Amino acid sequence: MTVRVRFAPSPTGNLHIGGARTALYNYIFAKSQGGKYILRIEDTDKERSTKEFEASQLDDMKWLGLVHDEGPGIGGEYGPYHQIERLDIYMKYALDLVEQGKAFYDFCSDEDLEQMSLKSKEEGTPPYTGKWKESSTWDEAKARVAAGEKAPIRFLVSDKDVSFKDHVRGDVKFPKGMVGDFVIMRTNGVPTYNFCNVIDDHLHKITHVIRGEDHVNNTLRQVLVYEAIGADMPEFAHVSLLIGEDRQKLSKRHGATSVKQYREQGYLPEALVNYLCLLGWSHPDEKDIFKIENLKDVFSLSRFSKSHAIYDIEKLKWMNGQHIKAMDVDELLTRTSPFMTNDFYNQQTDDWKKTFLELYKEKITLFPDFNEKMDELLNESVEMTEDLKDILSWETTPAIRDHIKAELEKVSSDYVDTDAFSEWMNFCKKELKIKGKPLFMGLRGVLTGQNHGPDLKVLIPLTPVNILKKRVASL
RNA sequence: GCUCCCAUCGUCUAGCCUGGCCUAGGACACCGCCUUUUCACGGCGGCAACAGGGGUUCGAAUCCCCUUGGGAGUACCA
Repeated sequence: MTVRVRFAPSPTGNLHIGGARTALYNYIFAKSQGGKYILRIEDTDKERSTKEFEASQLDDMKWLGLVHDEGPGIGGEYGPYHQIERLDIYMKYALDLVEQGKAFYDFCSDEDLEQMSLKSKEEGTPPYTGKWKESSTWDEAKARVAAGEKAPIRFLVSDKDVSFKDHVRGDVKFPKGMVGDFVIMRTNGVPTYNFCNVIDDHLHKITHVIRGEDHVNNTLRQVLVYEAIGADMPEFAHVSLLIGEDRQKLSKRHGATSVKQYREQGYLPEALVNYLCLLGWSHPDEKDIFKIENLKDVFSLSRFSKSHAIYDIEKLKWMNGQHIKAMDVDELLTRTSPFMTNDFYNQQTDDWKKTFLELYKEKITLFPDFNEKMDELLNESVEMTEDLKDILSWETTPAIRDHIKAELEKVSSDYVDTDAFSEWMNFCKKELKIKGKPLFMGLRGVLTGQNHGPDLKVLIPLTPVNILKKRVASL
């Protein structure tokens, strides 16, 4: 049997990193099993769902490289893949359950329901105790519906223990009587999550349901629905949740929680996905930097962690840096271009850009950091720091400065070429008899006003001569 | 409240199922040293954990129970 998994987001917001992680696990599992990864849009919450959010989530998933095999924009033999377009299917199943006496119309008022839930909490009575669950009322109920009255359909929960197997948690058991007769079809004819989710997973021939631990309790209800419609159950894997540093559910106050924010900040999708993957799952060889496409042969549902993971972006930043360092220049050139805001940079030749990117890629963690490095490179004025004063006070420095100043005046092109700069250094060594730290630090201080930075032999030929002149002049 | 789930360094985790190889391994962060003109990278080293208490056993991070702590659910949201 072919493995078929799905990610089923609600388009009620931007793609959350928690959702992205769930999508990722489904995606990798499908790939590792030679199966299919299906995307289904659960848009039954008409008030909160929007096409904009849907498009945004789709776009973010594409950015992450989590492209589905079936679903919106692609199609497939089990469509449609929007729940809002499948309403008649759910209604048919619901009506069927009503006919079989496994579900019933409920005419209780809101006040009745409120009292029931109050009583349930205080006295431990079942959550739903309305009379409409009694089969003796069903003829009347059906007659009222036939006469045009509207009513939600509730699932008649059987009074028995329920259990299911979970790849992460083992056997999960629920004692009987814990769940009330829940609504499966709202008054407006739209199904609720626990119902349509099951119908779709069944119809979409989903073999493995990988989702967040927050759905464990829902699975109880869903198991009942599977049984009622006579469907085979998929295998489950409820993955632990992501929480914030304060051990609370991840929310806005924990900083960036949507994929879009990371994308805008310049994080690499492969780094984000690498990090997210390792939050609750471990590589059998304890590898920490990898591309998810290389996980096909090693991914397994048995390596999920049962406990919650605290989301901490320090390691993500490190990973992002690692992925940048591993990138070759040509890729670096094309992929950084959307982030480079510096006009000067954008006017340079590709060779110049490549040299610049190579020079600084070891030092940054995020692409936009290159812009700050550009600012440093183009900084005309010299800030008189204590360190710089120190360098300038060395007895060797004035000679270096005078020589550099004179040489700079002779340069007619926009840049000093590498050979020329080497000659300057050689002159300082041979004629001025300066070498080692006084030479390099002296040069750096005079030419950049800094006491540290990247390799001078690359940096100086990259810096416009007029800027070098201004710096030297301001000393 | 009730139900379900979880518990190894500050953080992500390996080990747990199939007790001894664990004086508990790796990674991030932090500290030190080496390399380097400097910074970064890299290399080497250090700091740092089996929540607590009972069992079972010759032996427990690993199995069982309790306590404590944390999370999730408890909607005509998903």
